[in-house]
Amino acid sequence: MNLKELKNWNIEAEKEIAKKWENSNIFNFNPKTRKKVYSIDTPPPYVNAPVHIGQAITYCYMDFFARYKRMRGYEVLFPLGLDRNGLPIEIAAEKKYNISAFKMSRAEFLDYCKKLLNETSYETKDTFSRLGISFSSYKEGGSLGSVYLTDSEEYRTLTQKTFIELYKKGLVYEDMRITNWDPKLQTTIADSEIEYKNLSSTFNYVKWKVKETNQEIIIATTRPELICTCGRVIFNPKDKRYKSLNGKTAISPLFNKEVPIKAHPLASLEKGTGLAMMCSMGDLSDIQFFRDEKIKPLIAIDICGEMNKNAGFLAGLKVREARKKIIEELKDKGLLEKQENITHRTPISERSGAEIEFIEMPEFYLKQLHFKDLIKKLSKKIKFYPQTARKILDDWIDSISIDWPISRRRFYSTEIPLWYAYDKDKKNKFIAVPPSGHYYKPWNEKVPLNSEVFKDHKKVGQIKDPEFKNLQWTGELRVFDTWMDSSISELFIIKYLEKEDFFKKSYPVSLRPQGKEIIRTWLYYTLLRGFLETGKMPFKEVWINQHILDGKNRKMSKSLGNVIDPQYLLSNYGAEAIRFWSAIEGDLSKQDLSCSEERIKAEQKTLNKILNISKFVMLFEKPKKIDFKITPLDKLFIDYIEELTNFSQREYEKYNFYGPAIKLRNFLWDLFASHYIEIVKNRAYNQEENFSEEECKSAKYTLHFLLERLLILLYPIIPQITSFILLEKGIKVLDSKWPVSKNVKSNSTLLSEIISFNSKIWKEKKEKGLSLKSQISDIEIPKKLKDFEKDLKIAHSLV
RNA sequence: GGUCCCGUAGUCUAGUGGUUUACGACGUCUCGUUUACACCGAGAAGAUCGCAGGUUCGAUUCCUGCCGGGACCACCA
Repeated sequence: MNLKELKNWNIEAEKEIAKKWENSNIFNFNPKTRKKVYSIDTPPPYVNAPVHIGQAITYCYMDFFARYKRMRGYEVLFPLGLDRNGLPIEIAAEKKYNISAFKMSRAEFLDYCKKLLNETSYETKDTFSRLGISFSSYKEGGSLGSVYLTDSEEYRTLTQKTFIELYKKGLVYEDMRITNWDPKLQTTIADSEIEYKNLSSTFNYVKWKVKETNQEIIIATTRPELICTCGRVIFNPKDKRYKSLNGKTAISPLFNKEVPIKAHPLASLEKGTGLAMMCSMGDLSDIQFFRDEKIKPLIAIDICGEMNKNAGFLAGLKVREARKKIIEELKDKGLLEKQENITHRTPISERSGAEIEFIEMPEFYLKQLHFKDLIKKLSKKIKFYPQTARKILDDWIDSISIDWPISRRRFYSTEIPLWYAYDKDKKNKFIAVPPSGHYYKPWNEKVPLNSEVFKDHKKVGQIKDPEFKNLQWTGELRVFDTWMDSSISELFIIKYLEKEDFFKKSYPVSLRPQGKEIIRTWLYYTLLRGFLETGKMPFKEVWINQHILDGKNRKMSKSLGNVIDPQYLLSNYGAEAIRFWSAIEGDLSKQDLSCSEERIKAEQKTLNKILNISKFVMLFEKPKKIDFKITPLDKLFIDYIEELTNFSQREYEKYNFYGPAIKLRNFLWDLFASHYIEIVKNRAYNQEENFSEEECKSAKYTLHFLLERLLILLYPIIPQITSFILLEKGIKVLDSKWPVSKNVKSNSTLLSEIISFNSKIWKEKKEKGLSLKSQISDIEIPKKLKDFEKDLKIAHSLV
């Protein structure tokens, strides 16, 4: 393939280049480098679904950054991670093989998950390769910059390693607490995994009694089945109606339990009757209330979502059935005054869609409350692009009110590496903590003999000690929240605890690029974990991207059927069109991008324009030496692109590729092609020898100079076409440095003067029905343009 | 409910720390082969710059309110 034969920039040409890059090692990371390291902690996409157009575009942006930084002289660490952990895989396996994790052995279920993962195609990698993403490598392996899998032994070992150390430092503890329980997946989930939906429900006005006065009070509730767990009846301190009730005792209907009545600002004057029953598991605010008021919660729902013995006559029923039953019962006994239909914001598990229940379970917690102020303070050192994204993080940190529950009762995730045993009379519980450095599966492995034994967070000996050796050790069954793995991605890619020298040199990582919707999870948790490991913040800069929307500005979703497949765009319009479009359409860190096929298609034209200009310029030989004077016209355009170089550099440094892309595009179409080339054509050909040899050389030199510079400035955005053309010109842009530009200011008045002069002539010729070549008389060249008189006269055949 | 962002031609966007014809792209229409390019060139139509009010000599730009869209957070017993 060469430039002359290429009529249009096309997909076949791209494929050839992309394939070459994928299989080469030109972007490999050199650990022995003397250059400064620039590292990108990329967000690993899930492998069980094809790459979404949003991911595809954000990776294009990361590639802009990586290629630019290479030109700026950095050794760039730009690894591809593939996420294979956690619930999405389990859910996909259950669906695909029509199985349930709870109806087979654990080993069997994990085999199904692995089977699914093995069958997962490598479409992900292929999409990235076709887009021309310059990952350090496309091969899996252990070296710096290789493709990594989040379920690999190495990765899981690091997760366990960090956990073991945190455990020994006393930063992890197990506690019996009310947690967010997903009854469908049968696991605890974190606050950040809850979403809210407005569901319709019924507000039931229930009759209670006051013990002291025997008067009747009405309390409205959406969860009558929880009356048995009510720990407090509250009313607003400003509510005059109930002032007399303060300190008295309410008697619950059907259960006849005594519940204190107190004023509390959480109660609203307008809602229901103004009296509220606080139950130990109604919703998150109830949990908060019980924590704050130090009331011992009473649990009435078990882990399967069934009522337990605390619920008296409701025991054994599912929550919904219990609700129905108690309403009937209340009606029968005349204890239900009325019912109202309302919509209720209901907490839903993000993963399964099940309604969250609040259940007391023993779970592991990682301490975070102690550190949140410090993390907030330290995070000020991180530069945010855009700056406004920092607020999302700050708001989230402010709202954290409990430690991070890190254990999950699921399967395809990193195992919690602990074993337990009791002494003979079952009085003492011992915990075995293995030495860090291996990947442990406690559910399937015997306790390692070199483990340390802890009791109440204190080390009491070793497994080999005679008192512990013969105890019955059982392995932990729970796994980690997958954010425990994800939150050390930056540590993993720079070989934390593995290549200490390199790690020290490379921490903090240069850039974390990610979506704004996972600021409170991935970003926050990474800051926490990085801080706990190193005492420092893990990133220098964070780049937050917005969303890719469909052409009608709607969020893409499967249910709307408006999802755009990057493979479809690739095979129809090609990578370079997509990349250029995504740069010129807007700044993804500042606004959502609306994905329009029409406009992507339109950028194919720009690519062809570049191709054709290059073909034209390369008709002329580039002067080897500058042994001629550059004409004023040529200087004018050279100054312009020098200024553009400065501008692009300044903006690229701020991760703004939009501003430069637009300006470079305009230069290409509206200055270079339409005006410079049109004027200078004659001088470059110089067939009639109207110009001196020196003037002709100046034109040829300038044509090449402008083209080369334009291509180099565009290279980070559209690397395939630019590197291809530059190579034909003998320039290896992949190894090239960013151009050092002269700090000049171009004369924009003069430039626009030229543009309007040209337009004037073209218009006049058209009006007179003349062809553009034909001569025209009585045109006066403006004084300002006197320097360019000869060029203009000959270009327009002025006589 | 709190905090914040946005509203410019059919579509997408720039912009103005105040005032002449409001930048550009896609699309539409007209005309045209011009020694790189018809995936081209020249040109045209298309916007009361969300609505209302205020400040001002003057507002798309500043202020207030409203309407519409979006994001995040909190909360609804």
